[in-house]
Amino acid sequence: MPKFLDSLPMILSRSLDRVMPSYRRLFQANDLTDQQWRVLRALWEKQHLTSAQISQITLLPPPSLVGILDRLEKKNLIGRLRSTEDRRHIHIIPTQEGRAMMEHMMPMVERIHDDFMQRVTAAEWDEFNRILNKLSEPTKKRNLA
Amino acid sequence: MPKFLDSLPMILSRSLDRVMPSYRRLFQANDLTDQQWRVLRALWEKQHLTSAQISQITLLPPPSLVGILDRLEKKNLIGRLRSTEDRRHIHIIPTQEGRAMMEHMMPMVERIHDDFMQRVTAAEWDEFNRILNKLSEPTKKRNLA
DNA sequence: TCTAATTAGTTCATATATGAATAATTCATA
DNA sequence: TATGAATTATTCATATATGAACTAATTAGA
Repeated sequence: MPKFLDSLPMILSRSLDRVMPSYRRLFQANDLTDQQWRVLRALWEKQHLTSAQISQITLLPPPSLVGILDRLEKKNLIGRLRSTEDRRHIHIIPTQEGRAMMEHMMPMVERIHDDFMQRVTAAEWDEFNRILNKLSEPTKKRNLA
Repeated sequence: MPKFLDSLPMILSRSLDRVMPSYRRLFQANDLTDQQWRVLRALWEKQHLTSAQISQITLLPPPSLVGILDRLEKKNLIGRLRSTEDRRHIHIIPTQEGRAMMEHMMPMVERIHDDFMQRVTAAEWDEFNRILNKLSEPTKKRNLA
């Protein structure tokens, strides 16, 4: 009989609850929410992404993303630009101010990440990822009747 | 340079996103949210708990819990009972209907859990928990100046 | 015994999650 | 080429998360 606290969702949730505060302190010091930072972080790698791409990368659901982008835009950290080729797409682009914030924060974010990584060996990290993937990888969609 | 997608928060979030739908289908079939089920599940082990205890067990923040308990009460699945010894405490107790729902759902919830467990060996599961704990266990609170 | 500190539950303001639905646009194809 | 299907971003209603503040009740200590 599997104990509630040892179920996969609870284990993952508890770990997230323990990991996030380290990051959140930094985000709050820069007046950002977790999700707002995720969007900026996604734009660090590629300078222009559509909302759908950001949603996929950040795991933020599209309806949430609308408001998150609204607030980032209001803070003048990103801009929306409707595509001319396909007018359904909207490109999200960091502003000067947005890029400056990213450059300011990235070293500290990486520092936090490194601190967590130092808790385990490289082999342990690989093994952890391998097992977690086995546990959670999506199955082939079954043909439901 | 750690890739955003391979950071600890994103890995855990992605796994949660992949695991939850299996459970959520069952919850929705019974007109429950994830969080509402968590509360009932906590009451499965102990028949009466205070709000604070439920918050600790379920990881649900107290302000959220207020509304969640309100809705469970409105559905007649739980009852609130103010303690007579310490009138600050409020005991949460499942109703007949609440217990019936728990008994109805528990086997299916355990079935879903078992299905996930079957994806890895017992040794892998132990190793996974060991490493995840190393990664996320709280540190002794440092004496900040 | 009286007051300051604690505690449990709650409220408040704001931000995000979830699922359904919608408007504008583009695509597929008969 | 007209028309239905698919796509993108969005809106809507409801539920939850987050941090600050607040109330009532209890406890600690001078």
